Parts: sequence; structure tokens; C-alpha cells
Amino acid sequence: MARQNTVFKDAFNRCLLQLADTASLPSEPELGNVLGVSRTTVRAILARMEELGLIRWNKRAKTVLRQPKAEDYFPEDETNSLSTIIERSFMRRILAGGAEAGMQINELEIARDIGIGTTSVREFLIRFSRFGLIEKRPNSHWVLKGFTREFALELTEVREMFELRSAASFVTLPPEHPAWADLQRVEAIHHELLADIDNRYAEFSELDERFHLLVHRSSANRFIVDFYDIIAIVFHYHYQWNKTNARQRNARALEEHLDYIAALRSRDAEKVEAACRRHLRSARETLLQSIP
Amino acid sequence: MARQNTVFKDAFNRCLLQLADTASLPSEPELGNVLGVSRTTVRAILARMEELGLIRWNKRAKTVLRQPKAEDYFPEDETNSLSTIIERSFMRRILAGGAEAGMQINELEIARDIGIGTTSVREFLIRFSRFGLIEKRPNSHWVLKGFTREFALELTEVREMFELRSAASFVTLPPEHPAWADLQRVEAIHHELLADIDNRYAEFSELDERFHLLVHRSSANRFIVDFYDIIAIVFHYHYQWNKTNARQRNARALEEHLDYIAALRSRDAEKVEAACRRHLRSARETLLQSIP
DNA sequence: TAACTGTCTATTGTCGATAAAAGACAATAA
DNA sequence: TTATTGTCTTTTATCGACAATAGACAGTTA
Repeated sequence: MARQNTVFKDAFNRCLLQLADTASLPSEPELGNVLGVSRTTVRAILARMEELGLIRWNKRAKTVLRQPKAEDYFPEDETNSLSTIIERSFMRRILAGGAEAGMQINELEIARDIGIGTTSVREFLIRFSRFGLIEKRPNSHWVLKGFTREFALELTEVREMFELRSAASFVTLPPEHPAWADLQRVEAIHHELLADIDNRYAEFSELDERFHLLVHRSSANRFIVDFYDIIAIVFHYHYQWNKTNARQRNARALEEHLDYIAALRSRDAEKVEAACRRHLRSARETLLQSIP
Repeated sequence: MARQNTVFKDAFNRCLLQLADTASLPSEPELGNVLGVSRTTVRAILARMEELGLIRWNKRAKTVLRQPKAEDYFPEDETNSLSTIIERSFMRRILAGGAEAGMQINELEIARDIGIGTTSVREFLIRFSRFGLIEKRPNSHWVLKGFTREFALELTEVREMFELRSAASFVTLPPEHPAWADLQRVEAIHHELLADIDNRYAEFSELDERFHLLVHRSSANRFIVDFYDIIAIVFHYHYQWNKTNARQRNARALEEHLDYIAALRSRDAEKVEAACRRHLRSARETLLQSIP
């Protein structure tokens, strides 16, 4: 069991969706492009599809024989990559469960807990360490620094610097820059969510990430863009286990975003700064309130 | 050969220095503290010292019998941790050797090259990825993004934001804060180096890191402090292989630092900002000039 | 009785092995 | 003659194993 074939299973499931409205599938390299996998994996998928009687496969001819049924798909939890599994398990440990700052983190224990080898856990922790929530004692354990008030303040301090600068550079983008079109699409979704906020407020989290990432990208600075990962993951998991007032909180943020977007589209640097500051201030308040 | 005993060898060498001016060694826990290793390693060191006839060891009594000779020490290259070895080798590859942007990075090749396993190489690359110079294609290779002009500009943009803010918070530190004493010591070393610049200009690199780290620390923000790692490692390796005008360059930087330090000690926020900006501008110019 | 030592166990750091996935190259088909 | 397929090789992701190191606990010494 050196490596699970999760890439194959995930790509297979996605490929079943492709089957929907064609009588035959494209060439192997093209399928590989669409699914983001190599030809080796494409051929494994095709072989399995043939085996299940979904297609007839003879060299270039890949004729669809029938539409996929529910039981043709692999179970979703078999398609998660190991690093996703570790991330979820670890975030639950430190954000949802009561984890005090200063606690030791034990690689072996985590590995045994999830039922995997230590290598992947180590790699995850190393990747995770850039979020500033854990720290390594060389030749020894990791220390949890905790999702504390100080953490939130340090995080938002940098976030505010970066976002203000990014927003300022957004207005200097030439009108033909694709970011303007993206902004319009994002704005439209804001209106959609607001119109049906009672049912769709939970979709805000994803939209929030999309909008702010769009702003950060306009800085054209990899360090600024990469830093947004930290914000995104912290907000994502934190609010996943902190749903108090979610509907109201998200509605307010949507309104603030719309002001912010309007300011960006006005291309007036002062308005942008004002709207951006307003939103950042209230985002910070909201975050701080949710930390005991 | 699961793991080299480099921790032991390095601590042993450092322990030999401790032998200099005492007739007997302290307790095992205390030695462990001084050397930064566990008692297990301390006992291994004591055992070896006894074997070499350096001490007589009987429970609490650890009598020094003779001073260490050159051949008692382990060769220095046996004391480098594996991650240090990989780091050096990798930095030489990408900064010294002609490495073009877009080049693929092959874990197995690096591992074979150095003569180690792939695990450590992977871990190094993951840790290194936060420097923004490489990027992972999932399930596939890493891509070298190159030490380019854009990289330098993005790096210095963030650096300038962070350092200006840190310098501003430095002047608000209370007079009894240890940073002021550190600053005084750092200032003194600046004068020492300047007084003998022809012989000691090479020591600037280390002093530079110490000074700027001191400034960044006053931000009390882990993300700002951690970011300085990136600056430090990039400058360290870059100037290690780029010695043109080193003497003149360093002398000028020392002068700028002294202005900057004087401004900090004046506690005048405007002066600080001006001096900081001047130094950052010239540091950026110098860096950009050294990139083709 | 408080710190130190002897001894033992648990965890980390690193390797080699292996299934999965990527990718190179020649043969084939349109 | 250009893209596609068949086949084969290389690399990545992951595990289990094991030496080095850290750390726990009980017995010992001052």
C-alpha cells in the first residue's frame, strides 16, 4: 500500500460527468488536459469505463454506450488526497477541539490516529508551519502556539497592509485587464446571494475568498498573494466551527463588499481606501469577537 | 544508516571548548542546557571524553585530565545537519550555477547527487517553497521560478512595507526594553567594522542580518519577523557569490545603518522614516544592480 | 530533600522499497 | 506529416524499519 490511487479515482469520477452530453470521448491527451492528469491515468480511466460497460474502446474510437449510474462512481472519501485528509483532521484538532496554546504536537500520535505513516504528517506540519500556528523544536516535538487574540491581531495587521496596497494597485489596472471582468462576475454573485440570503448565506465563505484573492492578485506580488492563503485557510476553518450570527454577519459583509466593489469601479483611490478600511475594520472586529 | 549522529558530534565539539578553563564539568542536566541537547547526548559526549582520556568520569565527578588537541575534534563537515547540507547544495545550484527560470527540479536527481534519500530533499523543498523561488506541480515536479528582477522587486516591496512599520514601532518601545541595549551593542560593532573596514568588511553580512532582525522584531508580529528569514537567506547566499565592490558596498551600508540607528535613538518618527527609506532605497538599488 | 544519575521507553530523522502517476519514444493511423 | 496510441522508463507519494535523540521515572547521592 505505497500509495493510494486517489488521483485515478477522483479523475474517474470527474470523467463520468464528461460523459453526459457526448456520443464519444476525445483523444487521450485531450482528456488528460481536461482532467489535469497524465495519459497513464487517462488510460486507466478508459480501461475501467470499458470494464463497466460505459464505453466501447478501440484505439481512437471511444463510443459512449450508456450514461453512468450512481454506483459507477467511487465513494467520495476515496478520492481525497492524503494531505487533504490530514489537513482536515489537524484543523479540527486545533480549532474545533479545545487545544491550548503551548501544547505539544506529536507526529507519531497524529499518524497513528489517522492510520497513516509519519512521513506525510511531517510534511503536512512543515507546510502548515508557515501559518504561524505551530513551531518546531529541532530534534524534538512541535509546539502549538494557539489560535489566540494575538495571533488574530498579527494576522490582520499584515492582511490590512497587503489588502490596502493591493486595492490601490487594482484601480491602476488598465480597463482591458481581465480582473475587471472578474470583478463584475463577482459583483453579480453578491447580488444573487443577497437576494436569497436566507437560503444562500452559507455560500458567502467561498465568495469572500474569491473576491479578496482577486484583489490581492492585482498586487502582482507573489508574497502578498501567497499570504492570502493564510487568511483564507484560517477564516475557512474558523468560521466553519463558529456559526453564531452567520446569516447576519455574512449579509453585512456582502453589503460592505458591494461598497468596496463600487469604489474599485469608480477608480477613485480615496474612495477605495475608505471602503477597504471600513471592510477590513469590521472583518477584524468580527474575527476578534469570535475568539474567547 | 537511519540517521547520522551529527547532533552528538557537533555538541561534542562545542563541549571540548567548555573544557578550556575548568577543572571539572557541571552536572549532566546543566551541560545539556548549555549545549542545547538532551541528557542522552550529554552522556554520550561524556563517555567519549572519558574514552579519549580527556576526563575521568565517575558519577558526579567529571575531572578534566587534559586539554583537547586538534585531533580530538570531529571533522567539521561531519557536524552539519542534513538539512544544512541540502540547503547549501541547492542554493549553489540555483544562485551560483546558471539556473534558468522555468527549469524543472527533480527530487530524485538532487538526492542522488548529494547521496541521500528523497525524503529529506522533499522536506527541504517544501520548507524552501515559502521563499517564492520554486513552485510545485502536484503529483509531478517542482518548477524553478528563478532569481529574477521581478522576484527582487516583489521581495523588496514587502520588505520595505514591513521594515518601515517595524522601525516606526521601534521608537515606541519603552526605554527599559532590551532592544535598546541590543541596538547599542550593534551600533558599537558598526564602529568597530568601519574602523578596520579593509580587513573586516566581510563581517558585514552577519551584522546586517542582526541589525535588521532586531528592527523587525520590534513589530511583535510573527509574520513580519518570519518574513525576514526570506530576506536574510536571499541576501546571504546572493552576496556570497556576488562579491563585486563588496568592500565599498558594505562601507556605504554601514554608514547608512549608523544614520538609521541615530534616527532610532532620537525617537523622532519622521527622522526614522527618512533614514529607513534612504537605506532601503539604496539596498534595493544594490540588489537590482547585481541581477543581470 | 532536592538535585543528580542509571535505565528504560517514545519520538524524531532518515533510508530503502514499492504502487501510483507522470512522461518519453517509437510505432501507427488519419 | 501530424496527432494519437502502445509500450516502456522515470519520478513521485507513501509506508515500514531503525539508529539517533529526547524524555520519563525510579533509585542514589550529597
